Parts: sequence; structure tokens; C-alpha cells
Amino acid sequence: MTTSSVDAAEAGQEAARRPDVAVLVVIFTVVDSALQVLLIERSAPPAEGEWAIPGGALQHGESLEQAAVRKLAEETGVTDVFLEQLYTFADLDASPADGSVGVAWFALVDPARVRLAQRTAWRPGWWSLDAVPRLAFDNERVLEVARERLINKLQYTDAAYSLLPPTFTMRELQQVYEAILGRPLDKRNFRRRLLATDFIAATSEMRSDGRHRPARLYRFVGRF
Amino acid sequence: MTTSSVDAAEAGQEAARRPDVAVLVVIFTVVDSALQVLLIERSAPPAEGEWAIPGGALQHGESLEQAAVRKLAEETGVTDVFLEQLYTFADLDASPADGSVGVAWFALVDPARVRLAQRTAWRPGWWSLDAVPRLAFDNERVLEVARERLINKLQYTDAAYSLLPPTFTMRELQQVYEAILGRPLDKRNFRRRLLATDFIAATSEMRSDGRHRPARLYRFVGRF
DNA sequence: GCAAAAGTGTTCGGCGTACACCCATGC
DNA sequence: GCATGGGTGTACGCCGAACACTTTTGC
Repeated sequence: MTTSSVDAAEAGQEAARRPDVAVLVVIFTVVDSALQVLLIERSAPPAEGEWAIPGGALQHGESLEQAAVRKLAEETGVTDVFLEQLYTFADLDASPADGSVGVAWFALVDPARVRLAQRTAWRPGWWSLDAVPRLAFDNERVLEVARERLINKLQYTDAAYSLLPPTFTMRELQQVYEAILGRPLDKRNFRRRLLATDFIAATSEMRSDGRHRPARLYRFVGRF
Repeated sequence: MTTSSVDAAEAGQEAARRPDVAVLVVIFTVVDSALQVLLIERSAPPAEGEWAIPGGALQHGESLEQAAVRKLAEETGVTDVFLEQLYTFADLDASPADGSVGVAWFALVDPARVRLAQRTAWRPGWWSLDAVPRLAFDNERVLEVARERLINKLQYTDAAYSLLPPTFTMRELQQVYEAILGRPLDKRNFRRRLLATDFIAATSEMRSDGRHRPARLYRFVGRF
């Protein structure tokens, strides 16, 4: 780890001391029916010009979760979302023998709430999962592990709450699932299954979109 | 973390330098139909006299997995078993603010293969899961996470291969499952389900135990 | 009236679960 | 011959998967 994903904020410390513990946050979102991940363009060696998963050193007195929350907020301005520890890597770096580790987390965010950090150096950007560029270090492995976990989590938790606004239509929810699972789902089965879970509940509101029948809005229960 | 689970081998280093990264290994076995975990009695402060999950500092040039394998071998003499990363904790210690982390792993071992390290200080011992002593630091949390993962892994993987000798009877296999799940299972359903997974296959051998019909021996496939 | 998305039921196969009796052996 | 554990089959309920038509609206 060490320098594998240090952004502008940490870039100064990088030369001063190699941190022993870093936190990486794989930030997913779904826009236009496409699963996307937030990546940072590295503006200094090593791996200058390559893209990497956002991350930085664990700061003094911070818990791992606090560091992940902070990192997520720095990059997206978002708090209070699905955020879960993923896996810890010791050899993400070009220099695996230095004893440093990277603790990877993954987060799910509603694109409507995101305000990306405005920088020209260490520029952040969304990348569609089926078009990610070459990544610095071994970040491809991290991303792959994150994607697998996301697919699993979706099956038996309400994690999707974190990818959608407070209310949403069944179609929107289904598109989120389809984008993550990478395959189309049957409308009737999807609706029945989701309502059976009690993750979501109907609201009394409808939304009129265009020249077609208005859609009922739903919300995740246990939130708001 | 830091000193939370350092055994005799690392005890000397403990005073010299607080390691930034430690590895813990939750080692499970099943003996006499009881799920047991290996614990180490701490022979020096902090938490002297309390029991803890075995662990130690990540050594120079070592990957996390190598450290876990080494730790497991030091304590049990066993290699080549189910060993999987569990979770990483930053605040296992009494002193959570020191920036050190503990990467927890969990392992499953066949009791017949184990040769416990013979020490009087930092003495290792097996404890039944429903009778563990008070643990040092926050090791109870680690143990609880490990047990949950073990229960899950059992459902959809062949992890149990690591708890049994190369061949075994259906009854022995079922007892392992029952010990871990903590409830009795139906003999017919168990047999049918396990054979359906293709994790195990019948051998041509039988074992005669006592004054009753001999039992067929099975083996895990994809091992040996 | 027509285009577009919303909404709705039934059938089928597989899987987990409950449940009871005969079989082979040693003493 | 009897005690002990080994070994086997069926019925049912639930769940995921496949599949097509009617409804409501805007234009």
C-alpha cells in the first residue's frame, strides 16, 4: 500500500513518511443503468498518470471506519451511506516488502447527492465498470473483490437504499439491480420478491413522467 | 492491536517497538462433537493471565497470508488447511489511538494433525466455544465474527474438509456440521444434501467400529 | 387513437424439511 | 437374539424462474 492511493491531501506526507496503514474506498454508484466506480488520476509518482482507487493514510487517533468515512466525504461530500469493510491487502504496492497494509472498504452512493472534489491534480472521475482504465498498482484486484461483494450483498440485504434517492419507482430500483447484477430481471418477479423482503414499502405518492401511466413511489423502510 | 496477542516468540520485540500491523488467527477445531478454539494464556502485561487469540506482528517482507500461515504453523504444526481472512480491527487494544491494526484470519484444523506448542509461558489450549474464558482486549468480538463466518462458510463451501481426516464416515461429517451449527440435523437429509454438492465422494472402504454395521468411508474431492 | 411505461397471476421445477423403518455386525 | 449405529424414500411447502396482457397517461 503506502502510496498506492494517496490523493492531493496526503501527497505532502507521502515523502515525509511511508504510512504503515492506509485505507482505500471503492465508491460505487449507478447512473443511467450503468454501474460506475470513482477513480482518481494520480498526479505524482509512483504510477503518475494512472488511475487508482481513492485512499490515504490512517490518521492519528482515527478508527478504520472513521478513516473510510472521512475519505468518502472528502471525495464525494456524502455521509451516512452504505459503507462496509472489504478486505485487507499487504502487497498492493510495487514494494510489497515494506510491511504496510491497505484496508479496503466499499461504499454505495446516490449520484444525486455526490459533489466530486474539484481538483485538477488528483482529479476524481466516474468510470463505468465495463470500461475502467488500467489501474495503478494492484487496484484491479481490489475492484474485482469489491464487485463480487456488492453482487452478493444485493441479494440478501437492503444495501441498494444507498444508491437511490429517498423515494423511487420500481423501475428505477430494478435498473439499479440490473446494472449491478449485469443481467435483465423479470419485472413481475422482481417486484414480488422485493416487496416480500420488507426492505421497501409503497408511499402514497405517484410520479408522472411523460405520456404514460404514473408510477407509484416507494421508499426503503428503516431509513428516514 | 499492538500487543494484544503476542506470544512468546514475539514477546521480546514487544517492548522494543509497538508493531503497526499484527495478525491474529482464530483456529477452530471440532473434538468430541464440540466446536473448540485455540487460545493462548498471556504471560506478561498487558492483560497478564488472561486468554487471547493467538497472533503476532507482521514480519519484514511477509505477506499477510504468509504471516497467518506462519502463526498457525507455530501454534499447531499444521499447514495446508482452510485459512481465510476475516476482518481487520483498529481498536482491539486498550490504546485505540496508536494507529496499529490487527488483521484477523480464521483457520480450520483436524485435531488429529495438531501438535500444540509445548510452552508453560504463553500456554496454548483448546476451549469449547460455549465455555470460553474472559478474553483479553476485545478478542471476544473477533471470536464472534469468526464464528458467524464459519457458520456461513459451512453452508456453501467445502470448508469442512479441513476439520476431518482424509477419510471419514457420514456420521463424523454430520457431527462436525452439528457442532458448528449448534443444532441437530436429520441424518437422511444431511446425507442427501452433502452428496448432492459433489464436495464429497464415497470411497470403496468401510470401517468397522464395534458391534454394528460397518460404515462407508467418504473423502472430500478436489483434495488428495 | 396510439405510443409508452405501469401494473398484475399462474405454472412449474427444485430444494429444504419432516418423518420411521430395516440392515449388518459384535457380543 | 439383541443392542448399536448404518443406511434408505416419500410427501409437502416455499421460492425462484418463466411467461403476456391490460391499464393509465400525454400527445
